[in-house]
Amino acid sequence: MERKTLDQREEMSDLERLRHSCAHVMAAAIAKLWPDAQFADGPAVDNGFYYDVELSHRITPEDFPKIEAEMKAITKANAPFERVIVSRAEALKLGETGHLGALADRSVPSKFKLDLLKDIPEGEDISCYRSGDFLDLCAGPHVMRTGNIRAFKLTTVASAYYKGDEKNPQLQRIYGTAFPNKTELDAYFAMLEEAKKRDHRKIGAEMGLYVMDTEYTGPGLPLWLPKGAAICEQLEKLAKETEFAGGYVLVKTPHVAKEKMYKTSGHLPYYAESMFPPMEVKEAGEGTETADRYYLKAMNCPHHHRIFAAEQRSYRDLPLRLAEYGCCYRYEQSGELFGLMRVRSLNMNDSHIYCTPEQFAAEFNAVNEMYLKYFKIFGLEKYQMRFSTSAPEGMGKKYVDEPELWKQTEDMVRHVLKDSGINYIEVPNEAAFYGPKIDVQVWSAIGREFTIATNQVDFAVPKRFGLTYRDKDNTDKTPLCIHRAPLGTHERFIGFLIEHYAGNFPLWLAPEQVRVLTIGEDAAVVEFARGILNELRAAMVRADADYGTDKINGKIQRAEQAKVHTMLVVGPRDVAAGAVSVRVHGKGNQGVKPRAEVIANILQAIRERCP
RNA sequence: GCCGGCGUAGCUCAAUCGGCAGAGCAUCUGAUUUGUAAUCAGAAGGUUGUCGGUUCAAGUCCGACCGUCGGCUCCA
Repeated sequence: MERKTLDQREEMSDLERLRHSCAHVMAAAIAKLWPDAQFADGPAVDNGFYYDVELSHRITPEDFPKIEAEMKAITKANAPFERVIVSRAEALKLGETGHLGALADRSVPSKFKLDLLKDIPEGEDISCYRSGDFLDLCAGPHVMRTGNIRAFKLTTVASAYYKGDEKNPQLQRIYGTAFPNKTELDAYFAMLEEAKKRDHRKIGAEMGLYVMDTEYTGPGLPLWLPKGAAICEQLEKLAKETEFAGGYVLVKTPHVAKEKMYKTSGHLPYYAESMFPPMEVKEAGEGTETADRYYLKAMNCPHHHRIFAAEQRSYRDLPLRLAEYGCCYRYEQSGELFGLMRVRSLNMNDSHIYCTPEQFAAEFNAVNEMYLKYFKIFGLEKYQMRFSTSAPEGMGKKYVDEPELWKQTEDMVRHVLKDSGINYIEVPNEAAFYGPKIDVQVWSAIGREFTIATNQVDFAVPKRFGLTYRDKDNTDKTPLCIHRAPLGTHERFIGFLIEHYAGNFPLWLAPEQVRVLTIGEDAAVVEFARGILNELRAAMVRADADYGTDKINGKIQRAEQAKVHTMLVVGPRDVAAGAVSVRVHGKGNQGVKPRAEVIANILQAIRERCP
């Protein structure tokens, strides 16, 4: 974990202060129940706090009431949080006697606290906080007294590696949350319950959008059902229209490639563990036998690079924008799979733009504008643009060893961002190995953060593939490449949209756009309904009809539950009038209108992609 | 991949201390001619995730595996 600077600590909000203080109270309660507890870090986080602890006893949610009761007693005692500045020698002694993160001296040292002590730079104050008998190494700040903590609750227990490193021991991480008062605490849990109802895994199953056939297809390999596939199709159509207008050209590439492809790109061996294992293919020949390894493609870029290389390129051909809805396969670790958000087969809204340095700013900016255009269509407002740059310590290891090029391209991107007035944060040491990137971060219903779109600069891989264009001065030059996926992947983007809309898709995206519901079984009514259905389908509207013998209430109930966007109710009265009664999902009865007008309105709303 | 929780009909969930595996919805069959959120009746549906163990007896206890959920690590 990054050490917070003094300034950042000063900025800690009242709520963070409260939560971090509550973490101390929880630690004190655990120390009382299990004196051998060894505490590591216990910060405030987005929705509460946690404390990492090593403990022989395996804490389960059944222990929570017991811990919470101890916490209650501590807050009731209302002891002050006292800040104690100690010398390094004193701190070491407290650690050696096991008194850091503990109620008293112990026979074993506070090993994690001693380790954390090493991270405090010489010359910086070493502060401890005492609340009642509990003493902890801590930078603070805290609330005044334990009694200031009035509303708290433990939520889950999980495991976490010490300092987030796989090689370190796993600790028990106990999560809790705290709020200024009980009303806000209750409201938070009510909100969580609501969020769970938006979970794309739940809605995806209810609406019949996709299934994970883990037994036959495999984990992380979704089967898109007709209704989910319909959404994929609409996204793809949107992307193709937008890209066509933006001067992109479509290409198509196979799902497998020889080992040489990924050796050249640099993905092998570094990316190998994220790829499906290779297939050995033997070709028997006349007295010879050749063997090749083929890999399922984990990304489209190498294929596109080879398309660039397939023809002679002049500066007059640039920028060249190759686009493809390419299906890639990544062998994500089993514990990382998460519904549609993290899968092993992914359809990327991919493109690679090859350009000269002079063209770069305009191209990069056009990509950003494309993002914003999409976000407007989807009414996406809560996102964070994240500009990831390199760091000197990673040069030649995590990043290709071209410090000058890094600086140049990072400056180029920074300028584009500043000039376009886009709001963003800059994060050092998070770039791709081939260049800086901009990711768009969003949050799932249950609060998990995801990259939904990405825009990356690549000044390294085209060189590895020997890509060149003939410039004005009659010399061969290597193009810059922009990798971009504004709609990310179908899987993640649709997972996100399900939660964003809570399954209530706008008309243009709704899996079932229209359902015609008949009243009675009168032949004239059914014929009238069928006429409307046929007209809608001829116009590519995803429409269906319910001619069954149920009462209209039953038909409406089922259509509403299926989240059908528009219901057209027709009965004998409507046949006579040449009209239909319109009902919109979640909005109720919209009244009777002439048939032609209703159909025209539907087609217009779809064409304009009304929100 | 690691730590922990969970796995009963298509779905949501019952089944007391280890003692005959059940309900609602959905499905199927029949009846019902219906105007804005559920018409009635009947039928069918299971090697309790898989494999092994303990026991007179296992959905229930133990172990391994598979899957999934919450995190960690990682990432579009």
